[in-house]
Amino acid sequence: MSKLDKIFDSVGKRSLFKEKKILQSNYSPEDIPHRDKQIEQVASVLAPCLLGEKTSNLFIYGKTGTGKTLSVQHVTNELLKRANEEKILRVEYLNCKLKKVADTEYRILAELIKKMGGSVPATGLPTDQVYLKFLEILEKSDEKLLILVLDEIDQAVKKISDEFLYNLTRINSELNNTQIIVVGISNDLRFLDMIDQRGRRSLSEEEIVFPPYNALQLQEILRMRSDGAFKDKVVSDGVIAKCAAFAAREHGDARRALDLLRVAGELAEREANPKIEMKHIDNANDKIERDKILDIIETEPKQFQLVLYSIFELTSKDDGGIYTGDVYMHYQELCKRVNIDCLTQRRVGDIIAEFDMLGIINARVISKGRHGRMREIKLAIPESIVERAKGILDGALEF
DNA sequence: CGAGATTCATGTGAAGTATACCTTTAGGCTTAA
DNA sequence: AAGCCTAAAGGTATACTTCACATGAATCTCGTA
Repeated sequence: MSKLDKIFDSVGKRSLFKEKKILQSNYSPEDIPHRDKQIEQVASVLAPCLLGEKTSNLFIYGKTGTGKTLSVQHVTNELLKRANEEKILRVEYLNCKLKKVADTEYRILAELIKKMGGSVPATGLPTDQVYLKFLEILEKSDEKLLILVLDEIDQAVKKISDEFLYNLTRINSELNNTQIIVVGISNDLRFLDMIDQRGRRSLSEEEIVFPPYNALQLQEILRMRSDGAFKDKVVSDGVIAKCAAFAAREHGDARRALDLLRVAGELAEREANPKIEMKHIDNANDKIERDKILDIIETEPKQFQLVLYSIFELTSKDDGGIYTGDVYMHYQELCKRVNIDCLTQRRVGDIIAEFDMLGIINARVISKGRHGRMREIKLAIPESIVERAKGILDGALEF
């Protein structure tokens, strides 16, 4: 038997998981604990769909990992089950945050059309043409109602404008056979302030707030899921408590807690440890954070990478705070070295703002009086990750 | 000494430009009756 | 004559640039105590 065979054979025996997918974030369990009230609310708002009536638009707030998406999916799935024979209902889910997929008005519509079975080119069409196409497809479809779930809608509105929401709700008046129900999901509780009166009136006819889970609730969730996901005696109570504590610190993010547990399991499995131990949780915490950031950095376009790289280098030199101007000068040198066209300072300023939004840096505008006004930039990621990130950028930029 | 004017370096908004891509249209070519 | 292909024309979204004005506290100015 070859070495590889041994490795392959041992995988099955050694595995700590029974059903790993239960811990994955897109898994939707039968029971959603501690969200009964919210689920009931969602359901009661959407229930008239079963009769083919257009219901109120729905607006859902809550921080990440508070079960918003899950609850909505749960309710819509049940609705679909009920409505199945009559084909009156259709549900489309779209995450507005996905870069390059759904972060502009045009792309959101294009993505919706694609999901409904049509196709639109990536560019070139006027936006109102795309609207028309969307209308057309809606009119052709058999279903009387379309429930449009727009996740992270605050991101979209921040980038586009609240016109978009208004347009969406206005579509209904131009439709004869079909009606749209918009379900907006927002992580930002201040989202309402951003949309104007007109959009507000038409969009948030109903609102539901999802509170964060507390540590006890998180524990219960983790316990339920881990029972199904892991084999017996892999996870101890202490481990679950620790996961919950970690996640509770992050404003009760259940998704985070589940990821933590899953990754910890993978780590333990990899070192052939039959139990998950405390250290695995710590390692998993690092790994998740690291992977998330590295993934962002890796997929960012070259110019963004260059800007980030110069921030890294300036930070490691550490001569007090670093400011937009410093970054831009350093960036220009880098451009020369790599032989890439330089962007203007205006644009680089915007790029820095985008990194701020992504949470990789903290940039706040300060005024140094006579010495002008600028952004003070600080890295928002731990030193260990910066080193890895620099490594990746070194490779990607081919110094 | 202190109120108000000045100043700096960039923030920020709006408008313009380049690029890549789309549809429409007209002309040229092929094909088949 | 009908059908098909191709290229040009006219149009758009997006990423970026250019232009112009806004900011806000350290610093300067100058009148006053």
